[in-house]
Amino acid sequence: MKAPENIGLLLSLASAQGVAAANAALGPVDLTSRSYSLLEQLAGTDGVSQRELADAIRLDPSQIVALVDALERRGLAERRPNPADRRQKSVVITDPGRTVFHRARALVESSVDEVLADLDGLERETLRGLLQRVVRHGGARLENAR
Amino acid sequence: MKAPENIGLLLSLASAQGVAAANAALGPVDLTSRSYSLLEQLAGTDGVSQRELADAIRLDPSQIVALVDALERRGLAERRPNPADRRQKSVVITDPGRTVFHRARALVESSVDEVLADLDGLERETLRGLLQRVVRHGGARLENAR
DNA sequence: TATTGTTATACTCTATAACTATA
DNA sequence: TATAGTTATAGAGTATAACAATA
Repeated sequence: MKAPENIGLLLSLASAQGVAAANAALGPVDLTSRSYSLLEQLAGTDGVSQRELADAIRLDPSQIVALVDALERRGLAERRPNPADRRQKSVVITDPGRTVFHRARALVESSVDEVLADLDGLERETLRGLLQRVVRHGGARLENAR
Repeated sequence: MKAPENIGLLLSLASAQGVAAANAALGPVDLTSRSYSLLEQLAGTDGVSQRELADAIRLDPSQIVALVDALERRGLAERRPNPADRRQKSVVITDPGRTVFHRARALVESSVDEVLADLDGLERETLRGLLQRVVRHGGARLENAR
């Protein structure tokens, strides 16, 4: 099987492989690559607004609602009122949420290992760095467009 | 805007940016990143079965049907009987198809330029090479699973 | 007036199964 | 029995618009 030259196609194929592998790996903890990314964001802060979550994983705020709903229903996260700005809700990860996150992170890491099996550590860092620059550039363009 | 560390998320964000930019750029020729990839495959051969097209752009054969239908309706490609194996249809690009493809390719290339604006030529080649290895690995895994 | 979270809706993608005609 | 193309359908993901509460 010959890989395409078309870099746009390559990006979407690699992405699809990553998502599929992550979703398969996350089965045991009942998460998806989406809800995992959200939980990861929550694990890195204590209390974020849904708007900030939407910016962080580049999703429309309306799509965050259902994701937070699902985590909250399972007791993995909570919505708390934000006294400083009563329009906002501060989303926080719970202790059970943290436990699930640590297990999930191990699962995701081994799925990434699988997808990037042909790349060594240095190459993975190179890939990450290049992708970060692409994403940063795209994110900046979006901000300017507002 | 801070870019994530999570390499799976980075891949899907970069991919989404690429697809969105390509779709926007391809508006004038009424193609999508999908139908463009298909047309590109057709431009590179003279006569391919739909199964081969499905393998090339990693899509289910059932999804190829609608894409080829659309190209055929516009006179950009044709389905021809394959005398050697009458189950197969040989899909060929037409002359008008080739004209549209050349115009589309220029549009896609400038959209890629936009998305990868922060990477120089060498870095783009590095990115392409790394992604090809990821995709090749994933494709090989799928083949072994058959 | 603008922003946060929410609901609703329509549209595209994706995955799957089943059918036909050929091999 | 297996493969190529096709049809149908259900589910996931995406995009958009509108609304209430609050700033």
